[in-house]
Amino acid sequence: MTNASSPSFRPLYDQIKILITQSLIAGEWRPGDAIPSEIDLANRFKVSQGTVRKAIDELAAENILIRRQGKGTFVASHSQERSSTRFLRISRDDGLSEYPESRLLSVSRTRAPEESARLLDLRTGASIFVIKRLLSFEHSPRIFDEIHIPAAIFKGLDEPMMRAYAGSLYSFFETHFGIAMIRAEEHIKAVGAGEEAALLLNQERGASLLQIDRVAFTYGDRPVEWRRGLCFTDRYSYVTEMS
Amino acid sequence: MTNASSPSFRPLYDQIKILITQSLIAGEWRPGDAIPSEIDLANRFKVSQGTVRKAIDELAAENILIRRQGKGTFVASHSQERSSTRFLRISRDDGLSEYPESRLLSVSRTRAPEESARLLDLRTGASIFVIKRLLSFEHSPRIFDEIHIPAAIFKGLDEPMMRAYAGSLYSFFETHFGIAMIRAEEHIKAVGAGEEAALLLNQERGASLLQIDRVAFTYGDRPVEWRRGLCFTDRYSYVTEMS
DNA sequence: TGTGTTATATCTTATATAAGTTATATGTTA
DNA sequence: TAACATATAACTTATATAAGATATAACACA
Repeated sequence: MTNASSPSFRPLYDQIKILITQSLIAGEWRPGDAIPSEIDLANRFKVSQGTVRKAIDELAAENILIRRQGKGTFVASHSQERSSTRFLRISRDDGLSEYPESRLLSVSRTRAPEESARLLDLRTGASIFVIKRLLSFEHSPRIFDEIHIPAAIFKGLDEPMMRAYAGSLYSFFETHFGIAMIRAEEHIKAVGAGEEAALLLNQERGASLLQIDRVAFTYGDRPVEWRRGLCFTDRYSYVTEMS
Repeated sequence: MTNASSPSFRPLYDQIKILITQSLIAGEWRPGDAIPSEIDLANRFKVSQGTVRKAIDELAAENILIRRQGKGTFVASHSQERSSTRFLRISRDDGLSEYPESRLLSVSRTRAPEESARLLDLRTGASIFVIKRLLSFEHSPRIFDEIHIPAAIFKGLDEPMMRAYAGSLYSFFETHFGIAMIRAEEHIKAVGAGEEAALLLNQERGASLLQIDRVAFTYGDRPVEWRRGLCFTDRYSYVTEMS
C-alpha cells in the first residue's frame, strides 16, 4: 500500500501549504514580510520548486500571501493600501469610493454572551473586549459596529492605545497583537433600528437597517473576532459577487 | 522585439482560456458536457498539456468548468445537484438547508426601464421579459423576485413553458435557451416593505426587508439578467464569505 | 462476479526561458 | 572629484515544456 492510498493522504503541495501556514501561525514571517524565495523553500522542505509554487499559488489565491514578480512573495497585511478595504463591502451606489471615518465610542471588558462565545470557541462568560464604534461616510454616520474579541488573545488592549492608532482596526490588530485576519463569514439580515442604533445613526426607531454579523478568522481558521454591524443603506449598498 | 514584450502580450495559457471560452460561447460544448481531454486540447491548440492544464485550472476556479479525476472535465451546469444552490445565498440561521419552493406569479413582455436596461447593456425601452415569482421556505413565502431578461436572447419564452419546467430558473435558462449563468454581482440594501411586497410576504407595510439587486453574466462576461429580490429575513440570513 | 485494461485527471520533478526589480559597477560629464 | 546616467549582474516570480508515477472511473471480458 502506497502512502498515497492511505486514508490520510495529502498531496505534497498541500503538506507544504500546512507547513507554511504553521510558520505564519508561529510568527516566523509576519504580515508585510517577504517569505523566502521558492528555491529556498524548496530546499528547506526537500521538494521541487514547482511543488512549492503550487502551494504558494493557492495561498495567494486565498489572499494570505501576495506575489510580486521580481520582488518576492509577501505575507498579506491589512496595513497595505491594497487590502485596507478588503473586508469593507459597503460602498456608494454610484460607485465612487470613499474611505469611512471611524469614531470610537467605547472599549470595555466584559464576559462573553452565549452567541459570540460559541462562535469564537470560548466558554460562555469568558473574558472579552467589546468595542463600539461608528463609521461615517461623507460626515454622516452610517455603520454602528459592536465588536467582540477574546481578552486572552488581545491582552493589554485599551482605549488610549486604540485612539492613538491611525489606521484600520485590522491593521491595529496586526501591529499591536500580531493577529492577522484572513477570512470572514457574514450573515446579513434586514432589521428595524433599535433605540441605540436609531440615536447613533440619526434615524427613526424602526428604520430599516442592514444587520451584518461577522466571524473573522486568523491563520489556521481560528475564529478571533465576532462583530455586529448595523448599517443605514440609503444611497449605499453591501456589494458582493458570486461565481 | 519578441512577442512577449509587445503591449498586447498575453501568456499562452490565457490565450487558451479565451479559446475555450469562445467554444463555450459558440455552444461547441454545452453545460453538462465533457470537454475534450487535456491531451486532446493540447494537440488541438498546439501547446503542451501543462499549459492547457493551467487554463483549465483557472476556469475551474471560476466555477465555469468542473474537473472530475478519472472522468474528465465538464462544463458547469445549474442542472447539476451540486450547483443548483450556487447562487442562492439565503439560508436558515440554524444552518439546516432547505430548497425553496417556487411559485410563478406572472410572465410579461414589456419595455426595459432605465435601470435594468443600463445594467443589461440594452437601449432603454428594449423589449424584455419580466418574471415575478415567490420563493417559499417551509411553506412560508420569503422572497419576492422580479426578474428582467432581454427578449432578444430568450426568444419564445412564455408562461406555460416556465410552468412546465420542474428545476431551477437558471437550469431552465440553460436547457431551453442555452444561456449559462456563470457569475453575478449583488447590491444589498435594507428597505421597508411596499404594498405589493408586504401583501405577498404576509408582512406589514414598512417591515424591514433585504433588497437584493443582481446582475448575472454568461460566458464572456455578458450581462443577461437583472433581478430584484425582496426577502423577509426573520430566522433566515443572507450568507457570504470573504477573504 | 470479479479482474484486467484503458482513459482520464492528479501529482511530482526537472529544465529552460522570459520578465520585473534592485544593487552594483562603470562610465560620462560638469 | 562629485554627481549623475547607464550598463550589468543577480535575484525574484512567471511562463512553458516534458516526462513519469499515481488515483479514479468506466468498461470489456472471462
